[in-house]
Amino acid sequence: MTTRKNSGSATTKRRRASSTGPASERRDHLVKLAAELFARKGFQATTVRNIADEAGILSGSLYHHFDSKESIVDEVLSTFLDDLIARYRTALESGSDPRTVLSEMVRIGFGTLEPHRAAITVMQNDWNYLRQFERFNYLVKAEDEVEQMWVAQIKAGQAAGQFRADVDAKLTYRLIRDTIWVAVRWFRPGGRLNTTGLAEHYITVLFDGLATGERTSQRA
Amino acid sequence: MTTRKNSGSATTKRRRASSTGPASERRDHLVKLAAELFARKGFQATTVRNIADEAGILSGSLYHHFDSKESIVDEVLSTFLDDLIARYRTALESGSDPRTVLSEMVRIGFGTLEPHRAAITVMQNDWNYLRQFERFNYLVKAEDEVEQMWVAQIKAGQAAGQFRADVDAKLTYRLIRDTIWVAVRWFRPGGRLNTTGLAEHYITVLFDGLATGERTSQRA
Amino acid sequence: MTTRKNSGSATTKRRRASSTGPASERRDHLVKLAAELFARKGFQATTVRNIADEAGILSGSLYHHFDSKESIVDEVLSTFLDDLIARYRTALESGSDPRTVLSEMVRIGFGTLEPHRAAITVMQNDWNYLRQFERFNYLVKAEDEVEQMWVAQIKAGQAAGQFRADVDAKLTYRLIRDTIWVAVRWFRPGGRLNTTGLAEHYITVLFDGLATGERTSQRA
Amino acid sequence: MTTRKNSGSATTKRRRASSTGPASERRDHLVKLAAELFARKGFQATTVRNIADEAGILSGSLYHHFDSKESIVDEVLSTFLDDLIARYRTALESGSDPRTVLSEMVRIGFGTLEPHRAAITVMQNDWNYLRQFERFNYLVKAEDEVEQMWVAQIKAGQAAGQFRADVDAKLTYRLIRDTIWVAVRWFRPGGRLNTTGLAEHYITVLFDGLATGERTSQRA
DNA sequence: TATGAATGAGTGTTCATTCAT
DNA sequence: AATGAATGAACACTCATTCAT
Repeated sequence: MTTRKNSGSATTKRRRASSTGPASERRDHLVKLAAELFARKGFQATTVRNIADEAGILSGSLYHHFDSKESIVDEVLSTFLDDLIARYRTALESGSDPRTVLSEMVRIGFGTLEPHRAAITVMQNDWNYLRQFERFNYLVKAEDEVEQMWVAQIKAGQAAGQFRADVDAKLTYRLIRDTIWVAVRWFRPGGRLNTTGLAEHYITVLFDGLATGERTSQRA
Repeated sequence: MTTRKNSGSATTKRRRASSTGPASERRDHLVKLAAELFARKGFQATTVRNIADEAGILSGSLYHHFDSKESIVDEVLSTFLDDLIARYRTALESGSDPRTVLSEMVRIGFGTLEPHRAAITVMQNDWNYLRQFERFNYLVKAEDEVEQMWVAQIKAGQAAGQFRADVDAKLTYRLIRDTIWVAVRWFRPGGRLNTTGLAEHYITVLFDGLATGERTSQRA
Repeated sequence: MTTRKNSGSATTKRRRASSTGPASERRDHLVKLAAELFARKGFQATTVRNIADEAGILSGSLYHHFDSKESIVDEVLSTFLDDLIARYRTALESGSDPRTVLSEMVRIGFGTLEPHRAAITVMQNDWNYLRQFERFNYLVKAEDEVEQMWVAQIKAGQAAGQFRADVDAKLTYRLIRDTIWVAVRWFRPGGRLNTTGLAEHYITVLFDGLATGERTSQRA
Repeated sequence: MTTRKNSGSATTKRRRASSTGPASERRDHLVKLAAELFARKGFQATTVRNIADEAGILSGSLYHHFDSKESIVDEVLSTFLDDLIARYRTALESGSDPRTVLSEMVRIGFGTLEPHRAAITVMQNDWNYLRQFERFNYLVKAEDEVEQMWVAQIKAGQAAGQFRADVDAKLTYRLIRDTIWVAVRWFRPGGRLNTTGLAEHYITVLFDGLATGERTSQRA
């Protein structure tokens, strides 16, 4: 499944169809510039003039490539989601045990932090605003699809005795998901830890807990 | 410490000074209405007319109570932060062992999800935009103060042998913090779990991990 | 029937409801200025800045009184139609014979040329454009209502032997209607004929024909 | 006389001179497409992109055939006027009596409704806008020339005792002219009456009047 | 002939804010 | 405290037109 349809790899086709013109280098460049601005200032606070200025053209000229400001951010977000879901799917298809798959999914999540930093930032900050537009309904669908993937692995791990059975699978997924994505707010490449280190750190705490020694906590 | 100064309980004084009129019931009511709108639609997407409509007055009339749209959101956010920090401080002053204090801080965090839902939502969604204004610099200071509190407890726990020593205290704080606040996006009162249940669930996973049986993960 | 509802004299109420504010002198003045510009330059070629300039305010200030450019022209047109239909109804209710009533209706039509010159001009020139917007559907309904009035009189006159029976009532109505309204294009007050003279001239030709002496034409 | 000069048949020459390329089939096809769009949506509301889309090319490519949007509508209108005036001239040169000639002119007018529907529609709806451009001054001249033809015939008919003397020739011309052209708004081929029937119907009412029996109307 | 990218001026509209009443 | 009118700057978007390829 892609982020927009429930079959095939039609996303690219659809993207081309939904916008003014076919994918081009110029177009991709503009999307990249826009994504950076959206991430830095927020979608609403970024004006089409900001984007055009950055590209060295007039604001009206942007409409030769896109038919609206929304179609630009659409391209930013769907490109990210298409990539993410494709990676998740690969991990799922490895046939490994649930704990291994889940670890890999955590690594994939943190691994997108750098290449898709702008898109993830936009999704964190502007999703609440963007979701009110019909055209972004596909984002909800993509989100649901991802949730299915995670929850299935957690439940499989519980069934296999790898994960404790007294936690809620869906709730646990949400806590994991949010923890990963929201890191985009403070993670900066070049710091003490790279995203790989981040992922391993999180996997440690997630699976084995912060506490030392014997298990002492009991669920209510 | 308050959210805005590093001594005393000057927040209220500051609020009165920075705004048009003294705190009043009418004023508090307006802040509440505005907070709901900011949370639902986002700060930028909420117009002063929206707020005025909700209150049954004309938009210009709002300026008898507040001197700008920003001063309204300021009041929303600082009220929340003042309350939060006061609660944290109480937990710290209990003199309990680090693990107990940390548990309590997690409970406090999840505990604000309901009474301060709107404010937390605004902080999650609009912080990236609001931080560009000088007047919100105090939010960064408050954030730093909170970080100090958490990191100190984590390190104390590591020193006392309660927490594993191979995790980064600051990084761990961030992961915990994000996990708590971002829950505001999907947590709805009246669901399967209340915030107390949510907190206990998280404390379980946080301290003891998701995995069953022997510790198997090793930090790189 | 009014131009917008099929009962009562609710037009005024509806007009107030459909626009930003209640009718006011300021508002009426602005409508009048706009009507003149629409008539002179056409609806599309008249910018809201043109209207605002004429009123000595900024273009954005117009939106304190109206919620769109279309709502301004809406008010122009509906005011005219309400007045026209009210007058027609009075003529119909006189209970006179068809020929007398029809004469009166012709006089009413030409009689609106001066007081409603701008509105009629807009209707002639911009109707083709405006009708594509849903909000102007009521104009079609008003048009239909008027057609009913005319056609009924023509048919009554034919039944009574006052009008020749070998002409099509609906077609005849249209020819009459067009002849009257289109005169707005060239009629200028202060010329050789006033609208009363125009009406009498037309009534003469309409009823008795252009030819002298015996009837010679035969319908095919 | 042509529509643009007062001697010779220079219209074609002028068209070629004023435009980018010589008359060609491709060009004529584009003019026809444009005329339909102008008629349906209005000149201003029709974009050059609309026209290009209809032709399956890009908007910029239109400028290989025409040097402006106005030159396209110019060609639409002048083609119509050239044809109309040529037909009128033929009728005038028949040497028949005024009433016969006038009847023929009415038939010619209605007869253009079908073949020149688009051009007539544009002239009715957009003339008010187009006349503000210098380049369309020739339309006024053509209009004057046509008026001369009609008024001369009406006056001749009055002098010959065929038409009643108590009507104003110029005014009568205008009423006739408008009645014919404005019919383009509602006339649809394939309806109850074709344009021939329409013409005969109008001639009947025009010459003999709507009333039965004795003349009763008196001019004021 | 046509494309594809861009221009530049303009369009209707929005909105936080001001201020006399 | 509130109204009603207005400001002024900005906004997303449109469109006829140009031009190198």
